[in-house]
Amino acid sequence: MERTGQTLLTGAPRGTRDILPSQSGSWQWLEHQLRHTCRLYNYREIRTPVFEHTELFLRGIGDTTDVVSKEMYTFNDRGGRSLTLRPENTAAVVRSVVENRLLGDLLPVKLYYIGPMFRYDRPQAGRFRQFHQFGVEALGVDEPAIDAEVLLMAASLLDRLQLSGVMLAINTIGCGLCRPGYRRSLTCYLDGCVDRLCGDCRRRYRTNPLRVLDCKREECHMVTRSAPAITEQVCTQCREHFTAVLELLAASNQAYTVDSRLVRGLDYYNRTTFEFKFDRLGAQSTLIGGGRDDGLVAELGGQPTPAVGFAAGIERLLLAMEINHCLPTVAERPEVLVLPIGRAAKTTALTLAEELRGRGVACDLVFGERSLRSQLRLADRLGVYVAVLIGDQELAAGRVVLKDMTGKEQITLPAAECADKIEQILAKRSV
RNA sequence: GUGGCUGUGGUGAAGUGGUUAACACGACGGAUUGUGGCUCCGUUACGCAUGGGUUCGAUCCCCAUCAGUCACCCCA
Repeated sequence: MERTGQTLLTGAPRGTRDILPSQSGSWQWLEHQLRHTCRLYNYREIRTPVFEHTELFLRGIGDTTDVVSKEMYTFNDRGGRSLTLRPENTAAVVRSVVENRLLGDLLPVKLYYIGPMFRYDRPQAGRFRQFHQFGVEALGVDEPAIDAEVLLMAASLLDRLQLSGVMLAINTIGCGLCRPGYRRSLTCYLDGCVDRLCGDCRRRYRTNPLRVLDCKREECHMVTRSAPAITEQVCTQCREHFTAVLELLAASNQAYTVDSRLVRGLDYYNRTTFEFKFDRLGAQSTLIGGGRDDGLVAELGGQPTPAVGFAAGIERLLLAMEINHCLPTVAERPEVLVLPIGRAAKTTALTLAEELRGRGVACDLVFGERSLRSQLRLADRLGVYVAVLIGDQELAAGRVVLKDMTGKEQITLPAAECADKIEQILAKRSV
């Protein structure tokens, strides 16, 4: 219970991490790729609050799901409202769509989001308490083509990130009309072999028998191997929808595996469900997960509206790219460093740096009393192209020294011409 | 919520129940006074996660806590 002050002050909360300067470049790069893909597919960004009324998640995600029943950060604010840090963003997006009447004539409404989510889980490889998701939601269209487009978008995203070795597993879990029937027949089947199931499954085959299908334990796998497959038992409409989606994927040369065991843990899913998996990630191998959630809009008080979407884990994408050695290292560095030699040069150095920045040159200057040698070492470490040396001699003569850090040459010129010359040098570099 | 493994300086990482806790990298400073990337030299641990306990004495033994890690579970 008691934690030392030191731990409290110097340790980030469990399951959270700082994104340090050495890593933020990768994050920005990835975010750029995500946004660009959204642009290509005509998805527009929506930003919703990081906390919502707890009720939203209870209704939207389902109060019996693990996410809601044991993983939420819920608290009361000073006004007595029960609020919850969002564990995912689909419910909030739909809430906003309904609240702001975004569903007009122009359908589908295609939205994307990116930001932090919160789940009180035990931290593990690829799993954090604060993590980040990128996701899309297309609302208002029922036809299989939009399922396929969403799938293809996810695939092209992975492709853009050069993530090879990702497998797409797809399934249909039926709709509100046919799933209950399947559920019954599955329960019925499982009734006959409860004693062969693992402890967890014995418990949940009553509450949510579908979950037994994706249990990892061998004994359960054996039992469900000959269980009725949902793909065989969904209603005609669902079956046709599913085969249409598969045909569209095939027509686009998108590889996939139908996995009739694939089940999603959030209540709002129906019909098409899918996962993009990367097996070298460890236990948390799902990079992207999604599917249809046709009932959600109505559940949250809107007109019945079909919807499809997916969510991707940013940390997992980054982790996978690292494992795959395809994560670009983007280190931003200044182009120019100004070196004041001695106190007297400080003013001139600062003024010059400002002038360069005003011209759009990324520029830094050295602070503190450092020897010329150490200042040059600094310039070298920073990887700047040009160092500007300003010492007493230069000051007296109204000149500065420009040193090309990529070679050995240096020139002395009037301070007034310095900025022009630097622009020339940099322009030559970028050609 | 359950289980396994781990916890030494900015990082990687040796080490022993008993005076000054290796080494490497990094960082900082210097190698004749104003010049980098190589080289050389020097400096760099409120003392070995925190709190208890065992002991004449613990960083090394025991317990608890916290944290990290992996797996279960769950999911992105």
